[in-house]
Amino acid sequence: MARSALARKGSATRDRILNAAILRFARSSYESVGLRDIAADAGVDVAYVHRCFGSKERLFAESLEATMEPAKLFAGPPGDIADFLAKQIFARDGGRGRNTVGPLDIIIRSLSSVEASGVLREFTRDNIIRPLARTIGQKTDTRAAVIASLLAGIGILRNVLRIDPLTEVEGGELETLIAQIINGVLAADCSSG
Amino acid sequence: MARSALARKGSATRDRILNAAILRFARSSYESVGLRDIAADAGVDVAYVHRCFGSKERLFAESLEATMEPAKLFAGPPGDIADFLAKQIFARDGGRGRNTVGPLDIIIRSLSSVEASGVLREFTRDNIIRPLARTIGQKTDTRAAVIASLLAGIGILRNVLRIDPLTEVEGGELETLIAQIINGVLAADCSSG
DNA sequence: GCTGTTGGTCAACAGCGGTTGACATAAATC
DNA sequence: GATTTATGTCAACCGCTGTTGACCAACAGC
Repeated sequence: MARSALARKGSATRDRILNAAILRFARSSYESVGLRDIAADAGVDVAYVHRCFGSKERLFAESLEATMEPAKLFAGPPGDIADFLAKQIFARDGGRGRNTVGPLDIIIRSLSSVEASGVLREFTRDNIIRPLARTIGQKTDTRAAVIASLLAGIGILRNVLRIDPLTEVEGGELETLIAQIINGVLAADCSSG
Repeated sequence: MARSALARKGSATRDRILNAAILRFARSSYESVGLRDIAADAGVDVAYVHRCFGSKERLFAESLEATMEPAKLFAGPPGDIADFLAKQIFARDGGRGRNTVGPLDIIIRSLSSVEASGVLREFTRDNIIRPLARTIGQKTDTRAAVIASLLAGIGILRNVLRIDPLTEVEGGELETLIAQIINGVLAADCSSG
């Protein structure tokens, strides 16, 4: 029931708006993305975007969650977690009509945004650091946070600043190096100075 | 000559403006910092800030350069470069009246800013990646870029997002871990897959 | 067919942003 | 002392922002 033609149309436009928001937030920072841009992409009025999601912040949070799909991020076996994470930097999602958005894109674009930092802090802590710490089975979160920092840093220098040696494609020397570093962090001996 | 009372007063206010800009840019992202804020801090009119530095972008670039003092960043001997870099994350400059601004603060706050990325790209490439690559004597810039990414990532998660295990003070477990990682990157064998 | 709800638009608000040009004031030059 | 130069201000422009309330049209339930 309730899947009336009206309701179906409503959720369809909502999806269109969310999709447009994801694409925008994956390419520019929180402040730089305007609700009017998103509305235009989705073919609706600004007011409706606002009415649909309550506020820009909530639309951002939903976009973030939709791209990350947090549950699936750290589903791989702990053994090859390093390779898995190294691949995440290069991973892009071409499906669902939205043209190629990586799982870290949104988080990276707005990482230094003041207005978005509230949403991002919670999300990063709960959906990245903690699951990662659980996966690698460390008693402190420190190593997980350092690994997350490495991924974030590479993501920014690669995708936002477009620093040259980092703009390689998947599978190259860079990916190998990153995996090695992560393994090194996991194996590091912290007790000895 | 030319150090007339008028000229002296002029460059004094210019310094005051630059100082105010540094403090602002070290605490908020490029987009979030308004010229009116800076002007108010320095006790002058907005118009004069603009006339003094030409544009917001140029004021940002000057603030960046003043905080980083690029020449001194990689002056240490190549031997203990890892420890030196690990310390940079925690370093703060309390001198010159400006209350405690770290050398990486400005770059980190605006790292994902679209408008600032032009300035930041050039600066990062010329004043961080290349000198770092020169210091560690690698033929490719890849490792230098990865190390820079690590520093940037930690800086953001620590100072912007304020992720818990990263907010330690200098000299703790974290600093040791970072230095170990950097040493690992420098020693990594890239030829073997 | 009438009513209530839901999808969606329109226009406007109120505030902010960087930027600009005209103007005042004070010092330097001659 | 008059002219020029430089410091600094004032007010406004123009475009953008998220947000709001009034409004229209189409469908659902009775």
